[in-house]
Amino acid sequence: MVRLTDVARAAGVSTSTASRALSRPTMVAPETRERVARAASEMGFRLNATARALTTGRTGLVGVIVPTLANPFFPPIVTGVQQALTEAGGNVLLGVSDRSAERERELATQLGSRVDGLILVAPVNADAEVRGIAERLPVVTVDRTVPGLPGVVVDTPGGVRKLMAHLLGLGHRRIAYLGGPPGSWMDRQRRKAAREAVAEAGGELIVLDPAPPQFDAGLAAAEHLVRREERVTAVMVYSSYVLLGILMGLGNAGLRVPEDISLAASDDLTVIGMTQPGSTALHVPLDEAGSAAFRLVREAPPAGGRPPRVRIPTRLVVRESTAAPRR
Amino acid sequence: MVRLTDVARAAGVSTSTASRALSRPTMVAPETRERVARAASEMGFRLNATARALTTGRTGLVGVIVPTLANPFFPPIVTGVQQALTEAGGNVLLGVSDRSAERERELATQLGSRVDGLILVAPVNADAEVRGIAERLPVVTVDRTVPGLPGVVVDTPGGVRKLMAHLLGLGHRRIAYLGGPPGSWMDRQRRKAAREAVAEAGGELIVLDPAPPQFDAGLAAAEHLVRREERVTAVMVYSSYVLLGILMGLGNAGLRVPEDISLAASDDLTVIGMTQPGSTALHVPLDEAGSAAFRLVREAPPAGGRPPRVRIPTRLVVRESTAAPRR
DNA sequence: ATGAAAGCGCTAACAA
DNA sequence: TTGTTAGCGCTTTCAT
Repeated sequence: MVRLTDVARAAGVSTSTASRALSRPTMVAPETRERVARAASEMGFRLNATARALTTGRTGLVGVIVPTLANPFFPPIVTGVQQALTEAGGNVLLGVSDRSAERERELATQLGSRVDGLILVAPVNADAEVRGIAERLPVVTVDRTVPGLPGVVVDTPGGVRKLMAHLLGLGHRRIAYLGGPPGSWMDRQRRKAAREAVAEAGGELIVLDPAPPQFDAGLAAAEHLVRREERVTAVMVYSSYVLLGILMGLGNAGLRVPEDISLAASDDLTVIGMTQPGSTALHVPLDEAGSAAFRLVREAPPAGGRPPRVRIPTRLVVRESTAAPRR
Repeated sequence: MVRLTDVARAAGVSTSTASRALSRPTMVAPETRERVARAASEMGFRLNATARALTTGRTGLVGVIVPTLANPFFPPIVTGVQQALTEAGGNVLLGVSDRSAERERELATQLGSRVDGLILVAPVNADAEVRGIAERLPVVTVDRTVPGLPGVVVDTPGGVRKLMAHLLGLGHRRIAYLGGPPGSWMDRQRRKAAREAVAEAGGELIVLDPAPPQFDAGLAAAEHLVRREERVTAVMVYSSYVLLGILMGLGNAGLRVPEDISLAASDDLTVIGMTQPGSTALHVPLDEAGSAAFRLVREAPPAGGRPPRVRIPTRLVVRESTAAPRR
């Protein structure tokens, strides 16, 4: 292995000069800098990141702990962090907790000593534990807020409002809402938003039983919709997986979208833009959530005051699955 | 920050004894070990991974470079590496190359000095460049082989053969094959496997134009299938996205699966198991590919001989979308 | 079984 | 602008 010392000797300068030439070029005479650079490249030298980290106290790494990578919600967040981090020359140290609180804590302590900050995505630990982690190093949460800590959340309730406004604007008054995941806090937020929006416009929101975010739940929901006495003219679904199932289920039952019924989803995580007809949905910029989180960890730790919070807005993308109701 | 020295002092031993007590417990008297452990936990001490890495020369990190996380093929591989690594107490340092050869090289050198080994997933650089990277540290490729380097590949051609055998066994003789991605090496391998399998059984393989791995390509393919003069009785599709599109397209056209036509896919990356009917497909154990890759990087660098290669078999999962043809 | 001492490769005062 | 000198926090001979 080629060390900085070797390069320095080859260039006929001291180690510190070589160090400066490589890490703080402006502090060194152009001619010297050039000589060091040449020696370094000739010898195939690379600064040892570990040694650097030890002296500077900064590793250039950010830890990202996610519950899983199997849910398409999470990879884009990681990608977002990585993108923002790349511009700063850093890298992502990844942890997958598998939704285990213990594993999450383990990962946090393991990664803790090798990163400059930690991004906890949808952490499963209790507030107190998460705050405990944050005592050792800068921590930012994503898709969840923890009192006292900086956080990034995606504004899906706001998105639901936009979606409802769109449907109401088209003339729909009887709108079904298929929420989920069953029992989740987010589900309640979204349902509340939907109910308010529809009530304000004098419409009626039919709240269906919440469903798991799966294709077959959509198939079942479609059957239910078809069988209902009082037809709704539009359906809003919280998951694009479920929407896909509904789309197929309605097709099997001979109902046409959007002629017979309008359909919209509150995320675009699946192939939803390419369905036939293309599905109206909220675009959820998860990569932005990731890069926002990075910016927050990088910032100086909040000096006791209110921790910064970032709310990522969603964007309504209208496609062919929504239209005015038939009269 | 609490250092090992602080713990040692609190426990009334030397730094080296404290170090041993924590890292090589058997080298220390049980009573001493206990005292150090107690002091450490009382003071909330954690060994500093960076300092450790500097002295031992091993970081406990493995770099994983993927083209993207947006394609569902890649996250499971990362998860597989992480799982295997977890048992060894290590972590994953992630890089996303965005399919840029230059970025991939940058990442490789950046990560190179902070990891014990590098796993390159579907690298885009030329063989020579990849080998160059491997001169500095252990490198394993996944989903591609590079002469001279250890590698892990998924045996999809073998899977295609299994799938074809299944269809032929059901009695199908006119089978359509919808391949892709257009022009890819893998596509040729799979097509070859399909053709051979069908030919051996005296059947006829109708090769459709290769399609991109997208939902709407499936819709288009469904239309084409419906319009064909000579109906095929079964279709094999290389991508589960495309299969989803076909399923919906056939449904729209009033064709029933599997009564009118059997359908099978050569991967199970999407919600394919939950469709209605459930779709016969190959299970592709990408997490196993990831953990196999980890085992290969961890092994001693191959001493000049043939580099180890691991071929991950796929598994045929028969569901309701395939049945005997109507006669 | 324990301690003293010498680094790992680099950066950062402090001088010159 | 450059060099000298201490470390960063830990592990590891080498003694004892």
